[in-house]
Amino acid sequence: MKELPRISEAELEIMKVLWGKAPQTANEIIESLDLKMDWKPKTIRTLINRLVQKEAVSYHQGKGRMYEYYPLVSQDSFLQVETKSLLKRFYGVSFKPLIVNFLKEEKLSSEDINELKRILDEKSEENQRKDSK
Amino acid sequence: MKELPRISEAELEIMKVLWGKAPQTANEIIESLDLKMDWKPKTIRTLINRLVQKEAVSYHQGKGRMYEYYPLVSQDSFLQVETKSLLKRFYGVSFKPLIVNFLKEEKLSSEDINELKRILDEKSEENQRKDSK
DNA sequence: TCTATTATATTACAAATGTAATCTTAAACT
DNA sequence: AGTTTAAGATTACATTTGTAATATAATAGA
Repeated sequence: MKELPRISEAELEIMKVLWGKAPQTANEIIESLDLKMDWKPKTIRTLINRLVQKEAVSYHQGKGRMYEYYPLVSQDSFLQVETKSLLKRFYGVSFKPLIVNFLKEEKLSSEDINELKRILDEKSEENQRKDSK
Repeated sequence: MKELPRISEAELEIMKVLWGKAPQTANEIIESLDLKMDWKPKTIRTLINRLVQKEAVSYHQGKGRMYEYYPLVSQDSFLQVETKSLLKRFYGVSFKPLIVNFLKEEKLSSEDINELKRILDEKSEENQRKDSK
């Protein structure tokens, strides 16, 4: 397994754009971020290049001179890495308040809530199985 | 409200020590981290000083020449800030997989699970109230 | 009192990050 | 064909972070 590259805050914005749709040219990425990020186009190109160097993103020549970029790191694996890294950072800090905070902040649909409860039930069962052994 | 200072990964280790017990002298902090962190004492002192500059930590003179350091930022407010910042980073990324990841990673006691379910129930009710309006 | 310790303060330096500008080169227009 | 445009490559520069070492000053010991 290859280590996932470390993706900085600013670089993450590029990744999110590419996770939403890929491949995209630099100009398309720039346009996507235009309203949101108040970055100069050159800045965005720098970030894209850094992601290429880090092998989080790659590209191929599209039609004409322009490159089309696509993500090499999936959103899913990134989420997993970040989750673990956050847990590691907070190791030794009680975990529950963290989750509680999350749940409080976030707007969740009824379906989401049900799924989360289902997961908790599974955890619950796991606990019991272990207790009774 | 004062903005909370940004606390780096390494600095966080110092904070965790001080959240566990305060005040502590630099030497006590160094000793606490001795096994855990493979850092030179000078490194730890640098980190402490940076936290003082950032006003995340302060100190007063203890008995003798040594300072006693204590946190100015509570673990609670830090957790809240980090939670929000993570959510902001992931804004636009679906939220549920994040929580699901957390729940899967973590070992939770039965009491924890019950509390989380209670919170979910509350959210559920909130949703209903809104729907019926 | 002079000297050795040692806490604290100051300085160091490379890598990562945020934020671009300039340079080069190839394509498009005249 | 010569010139303008504009991708992409290279370079820039300040700040933050990781990881200390050196300098200073005050205390403790001889």
